[in-house]
Amino acid sequence: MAPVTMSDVARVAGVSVMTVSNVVNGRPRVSAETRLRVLEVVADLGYEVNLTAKRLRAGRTGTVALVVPRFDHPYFGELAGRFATLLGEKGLHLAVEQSGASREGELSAVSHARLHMYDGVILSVVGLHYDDVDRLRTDLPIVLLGEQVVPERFDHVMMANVEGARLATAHLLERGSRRVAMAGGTPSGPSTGASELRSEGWRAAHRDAGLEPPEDLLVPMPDLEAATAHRVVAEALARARERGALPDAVFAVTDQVSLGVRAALHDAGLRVPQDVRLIGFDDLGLVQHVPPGLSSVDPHNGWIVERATDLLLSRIAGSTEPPQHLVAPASIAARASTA
Amino acid sequence: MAPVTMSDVARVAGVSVMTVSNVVNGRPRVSAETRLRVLEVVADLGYEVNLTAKRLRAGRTGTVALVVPRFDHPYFGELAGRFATLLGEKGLHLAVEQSGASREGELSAVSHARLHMYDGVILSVVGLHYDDVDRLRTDLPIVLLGEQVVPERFDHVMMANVEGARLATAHLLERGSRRVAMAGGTPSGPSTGASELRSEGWRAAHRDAGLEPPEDLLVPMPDLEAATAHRVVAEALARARERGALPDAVFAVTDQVSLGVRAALHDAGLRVPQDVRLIGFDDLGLVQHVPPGLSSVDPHNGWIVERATDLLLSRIAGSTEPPQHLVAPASIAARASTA
DNA sequence: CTGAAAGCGCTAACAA
DNA sequence: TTGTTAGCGCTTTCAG
Repeated sequence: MAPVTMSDVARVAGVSVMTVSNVVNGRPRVSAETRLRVLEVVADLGYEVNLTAKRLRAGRTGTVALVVPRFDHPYFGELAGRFATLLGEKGLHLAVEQSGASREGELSAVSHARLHMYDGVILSVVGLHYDDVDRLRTDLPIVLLGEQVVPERFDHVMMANVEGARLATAHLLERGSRRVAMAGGTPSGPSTGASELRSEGWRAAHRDAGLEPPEDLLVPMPDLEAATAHRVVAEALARARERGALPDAVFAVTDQVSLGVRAALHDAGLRVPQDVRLIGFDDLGLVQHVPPGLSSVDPHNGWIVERATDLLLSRIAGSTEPPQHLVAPASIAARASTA
Repeated sequence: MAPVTMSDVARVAGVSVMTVSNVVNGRPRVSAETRLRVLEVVADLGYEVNLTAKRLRAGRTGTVALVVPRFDHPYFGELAGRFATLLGEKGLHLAVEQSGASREGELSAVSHARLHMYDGVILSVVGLHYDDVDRLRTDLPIVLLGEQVVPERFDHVMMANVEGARLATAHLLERGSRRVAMAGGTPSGPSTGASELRSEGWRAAHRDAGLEPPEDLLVPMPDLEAATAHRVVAEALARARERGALPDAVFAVTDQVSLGVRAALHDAGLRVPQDVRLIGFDDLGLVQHVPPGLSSVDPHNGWIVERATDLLLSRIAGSTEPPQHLVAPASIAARASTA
């Protein structure tokens, strides 16, 4: 039951460990017959390399981590899938880590010791404070993903939050909507997160159209879960209806929220798009299958993943270019919900 | 930029590496002043343990892997989130690995070398062949998740596939549906996967009700993606409509499929539940927000995760109990789609 | 083509 | 209380 090591193989095959190493790693200078004999013993004994030892020796782990706030959000699932595929093609291995909703979990996930296990880290900074990020070791290649304002010294790939939100809102206004609510929107303030930035885009689109942003149509939320959106929007609709001031369109800050909004509209007997148009943000694969087909802002995740991977790999390879701060393009995926 | 090691700290602090190790790991027998001096140097130099070395030495990694077929399926995201939380409470770290859709990817994910990095593995066997599983090393604690028939020697936690499907179908029949289609169902055959087992449950419910299972209402699918279900069911509905033989209910083999079915029904102008009742399987968090609220079989993921974690931890702790084969309870989460 | 020596960074065991 | 020795399993380097 004790693991079989190289020296076990070496002993049985009557060669040195080094020769076993050479055979196992397919290095050239080994005679065909020695190679054959070693491989036979390897198969016999069921030898397998000890990656930990290999890593200690190599000083590299061959693994990259993606740290996301939560495993159970489809957005991060899609992102992780893309990273895994791309990194796999480059011969690297992806481990996904959850930083958790709690601040504690986030700090532990980005703790130096844990990051030390990896050759590089792609870190989604949602929910991290500037100082937490600033405290990260700089001798480890790190690429930041997300919307926070982050220290200059890091490579950073972000979504076109303002522009995407502006496009979505303009899309609604162009189609004749005049009371465009924003689910998950926030009152004007310091632009720290996605909600704030996207709210800015919502305002910009109104101004572009010569309209005053209707701040009373911002519907803030404690979090961006579908269930929360469902509940909060249901309440907001009830109040609006009492006042006879229903919106004729909703821009949801994320597709998760859009889902909740869709449910609340359904419960309220409002048809999409006839009574209320609806558009979300993220273009999750599933929203096209939610009746009647939900429009969304496509944040070009493919682009984001490719750029982040390129940046990380070039850092791992030792690049000392000045840090890059990239913004992905955004476009509208128009579906029946905004027809 | 070269990483700071214990001996760096030791040299600067004027003590031995062992003392540094003792301080860093909070071991008792160190004088207060030595401890203080060492900690100061640690902070100064920005020393951090090298987990790889620690692991090589310890022979354990403190990390458990969850291997799932895909990152981008909400079901696995939910599962991973639960495991991460539970294992975190027990002081273990979870790394999630994607085995990929391809057989190649699956084999590489369960390759011995890769599993070697972990103290234990929770492996979702969807898509793996019996032989692949049988080839897994036995000197590593492994808990299998999923529906396959697997070698006896492994601990195995599975869903109540047959029973859950039977409950779902009975739920529809009880409400008066008489033409209950099964989206993603498969003709009778060897019960190897979830589709087959759930189709058996669908048959059992019919027989229990004294009905002949209407095999012509099985709608097979090449995969269980929402998009595939959307397309395949749309075609099936068109054909059924021509024949004047529409179903009055659909049991979808998974919630992903249920989503696609919902979309196809919508496109076909069929109302849920008035024209067609609909129920899925998995009880993903999001289905309650898909109009009109989709019923589903709750597979009790919490139970599954707890049992799997318990089994794994006791194996890691050295338990030599005979392997367990557990089946989770199942129940119906009834919502408006089957009202 | 093959092997011996050294050491990656850490800690258990023993010595002082 | 602190230090020394040895070695986890592997690979780089250099010698044969």
